[in-house]
Amino acid sequence: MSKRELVKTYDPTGMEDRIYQNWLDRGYFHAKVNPDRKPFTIVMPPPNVTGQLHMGHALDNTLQDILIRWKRMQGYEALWQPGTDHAAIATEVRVTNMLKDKGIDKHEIGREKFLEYCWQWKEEYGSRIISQLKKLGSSADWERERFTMDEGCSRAVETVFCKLYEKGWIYKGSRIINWCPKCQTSLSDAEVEHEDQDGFFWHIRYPIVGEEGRFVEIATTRPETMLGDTAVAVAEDDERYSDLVGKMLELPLTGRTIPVIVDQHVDKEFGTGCVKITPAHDPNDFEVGKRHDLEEINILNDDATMNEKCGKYAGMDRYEARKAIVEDLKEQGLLVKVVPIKHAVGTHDRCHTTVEPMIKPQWFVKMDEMAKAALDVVKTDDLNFVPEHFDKTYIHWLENIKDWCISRQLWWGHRIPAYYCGSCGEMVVQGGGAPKICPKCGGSHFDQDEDSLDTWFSSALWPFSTLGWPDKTPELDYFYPTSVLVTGYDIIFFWVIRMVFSALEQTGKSPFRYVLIHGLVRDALGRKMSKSLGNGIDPLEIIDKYGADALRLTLVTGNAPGNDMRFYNERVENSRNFSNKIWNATRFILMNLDKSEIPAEMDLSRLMNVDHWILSRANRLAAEVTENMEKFELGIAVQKVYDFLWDEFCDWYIEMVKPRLYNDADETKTAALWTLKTVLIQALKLLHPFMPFITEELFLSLQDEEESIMISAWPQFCEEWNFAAEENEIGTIKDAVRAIRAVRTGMNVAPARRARVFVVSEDETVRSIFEQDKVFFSALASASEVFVQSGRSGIADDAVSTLIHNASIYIPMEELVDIAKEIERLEKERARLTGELKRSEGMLNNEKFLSRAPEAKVQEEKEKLAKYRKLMDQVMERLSQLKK
RNA sequence: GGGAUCUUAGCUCAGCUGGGAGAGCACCUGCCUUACAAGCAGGGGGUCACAGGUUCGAGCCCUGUAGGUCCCACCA
Repeated sequence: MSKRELVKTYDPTGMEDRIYQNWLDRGYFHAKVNPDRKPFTIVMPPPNVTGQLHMGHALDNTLQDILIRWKRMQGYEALWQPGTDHAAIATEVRVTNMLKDKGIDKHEIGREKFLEYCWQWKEEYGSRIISQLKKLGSSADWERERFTMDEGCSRAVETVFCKLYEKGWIYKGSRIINWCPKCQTSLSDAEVEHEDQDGFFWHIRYPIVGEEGRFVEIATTRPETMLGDTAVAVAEDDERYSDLVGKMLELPLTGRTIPVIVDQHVDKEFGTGCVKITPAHDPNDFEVGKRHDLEEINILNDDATMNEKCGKYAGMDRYEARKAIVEDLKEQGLLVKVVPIKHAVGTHDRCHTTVEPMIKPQWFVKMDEMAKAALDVVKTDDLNFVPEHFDKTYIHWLENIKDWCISRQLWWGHRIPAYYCGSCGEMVVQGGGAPKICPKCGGSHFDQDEDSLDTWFSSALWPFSTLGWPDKTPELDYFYPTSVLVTGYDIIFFWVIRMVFSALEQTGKSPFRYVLIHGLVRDALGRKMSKSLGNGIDPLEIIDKYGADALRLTLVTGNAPGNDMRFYNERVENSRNFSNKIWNATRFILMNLDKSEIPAEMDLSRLMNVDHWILSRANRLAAEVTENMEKFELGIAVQKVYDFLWDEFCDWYIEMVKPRLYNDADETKTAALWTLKTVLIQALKLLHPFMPFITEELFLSLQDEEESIMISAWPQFCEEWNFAAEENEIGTIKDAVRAIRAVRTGMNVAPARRARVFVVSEDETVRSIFEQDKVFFSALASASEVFVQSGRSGIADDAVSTLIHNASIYIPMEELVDIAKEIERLEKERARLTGELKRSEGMLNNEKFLSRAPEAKVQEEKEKLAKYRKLMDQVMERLSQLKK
């Protein structure tokens, strides 16, 4: 027997690391293919290698760890597959800046050297986020840690790329794409954010060729793009302009002429009804241009300065050029007016630079077929969002999806496996490196495509690439498809959707059955935590100060799936206080256990009614918590454990049982000790997924039979522990005690407001206790809930007696009773009971209710009705008594 | 423009098959009672945004209104 001594106040410092190391040493996190068990799998959303743990990670990983620990305790082979993401652009930007600080230019050192720096950076910082996740208590299988650019994942990427290419679902084409002039790369639609900005509508005249003094007026928010105009479009049925269609316009400042065309894109109600068409710099215009076979004139360099086609404006930044062009138009009298407007401007979600639509040769994934499959799967039971309504977001996005631009003009990432023959230019797409011989001309020199892949291309394969795909591994066979994906709603488009369609295409299965969506962690004022605002709260600081358990509890309590939450210290303090509470409860039990031996097995008939009560409560708690967990109601689940431990176990049971513990002669002492220990252990187990460290520490101090709580069995509801009658009995005694305490406080506080307690009891023993204290019995408003039905157990009576004694209730019978007041209250009670009776009778007379409600509910209602009737009788009796 | 979501105590939020309005913090009162003052006991405080509807019964379901938040969107 080596019961640990616990210090007086809970202090997580040092304890958590020690426990975590122990778990690691024992290999508890490692999951193996095990045909005797059912698998339960979660893939961790891979954090960026360069990342630092923030509250979003803390929440995301806490939720996953809760599910994993719970399922592991339930006997599943629970795999939490971890890893990191290379985060193409994020890392590339950081490494580039780091080099810049050293005075090194990325382009001067070249691709290979740059990548060396990237790998070095990855080696240096890649483990940081992992060790931070460990501080949180994450029980991921670190032996299986992966990286999106490791050998296996890279092979998966190449395989998928080639398969899709062969199917014709990946293609290279010159299309209009989003271009970030700062990062100098193309972007997918998902990476473009639309920000409302203040801007202007410039109304400009384009002279009609051959008709002196006649103009067409167009309006634009981006005047500089006029240099690339190749037409002006009007609506087909717009009579104002029907005579102009086919005529030529003089494009100011350029000396070019452009035609007036008709296109469906134009809304004649909007603006002037004339739209300048710039196929090379506007996605709509690009489409118009395709329909009318217009010339595409690119007027921009990659850094968004005007290019050589722009005459005097060449070399200017796009905004300088805008100013200059407006000035020149004004001088020429072609500027009609300038109207201020607010409009949505596309910006790069990373650097917030205004994105420029450009035509560039890029690689795309054809989306229509795969999107369709991904839509189908959510309509069946194969993919479920929690909360459910997020499937609408998912569906809406998929229904409007466009081809996915996957090429990036970056170096850090998976290079596109396309090779071009040095002699004839023939393109070969294949995995495993460059081809030896050109199939077309026999040439032997190949250059690989310079572009790399969107970082999400590799993360889209994460649920199966980490398990060994494209090989047929036992792990893949056993752990895939995964069980649950946990992620924030902000990442559904980027990641969830792409994982689903990739998995369906490559493996034929939905990558996970459930997607548990959580919200954002905001600051105390409800603002998004951000670097620029400086309002971020560092989870590691919270862990240092309050412990990882307190942080985890805070993140999961009082929050419904999918909802944002505010984070502030008072909430963490409360969590920490709860830790301290259970710490001390355990300490109390240990103090008492030290002095006596208790049997491992207990004959339940030797327990007192209070013991049965708390045992029964703990039993139902297990059932309820499990049910909530199964529905992913983690916040509700942990709230129930919290309430049980603090309120029922600590504030009631421990207090009720103290007289027995302090009396060595009491033969029921052992029963009390056994119950204390057993119930506490049960509650600790239910709490363990949420607060792994403290529960482990307390569990180990309470018993020597098991080596760790994290591999102990999850509690299940059992019939032997079910004591409904005792739950009822103690419940009513609690009510009685509470009422009596209220009287006491009422007397102390304001004697003038002296109250009385009326307890309805059919039981002589209980009645006598109350009567000794001159509390008399009747039915009355404030005490109508106090309905002591039984008091058969000696121990319950003892507890009541003790509590009442402590409550110091003295209400002398001689006290003059204010009959009038009492009658008034009785009348109120009668009214209330009348209402209750009506309600209850209404329900019981309702055929729908009788036929559809569960039997227990009906029974309960019948009991209620009987109770109300009885109370009503008593009220009426007392009333007539008083009125006499 | 389309869609989602929210409105419950002074504050932050739970309340998920319709039947008791709740928690934490804050506030008031009394307690350092030998597990815990990071605590104990008690208390005040809510027309569950508003208006209709369905129902024996609505915070919960339906319709509408108002206000907030978020997402999507090519209106030049």
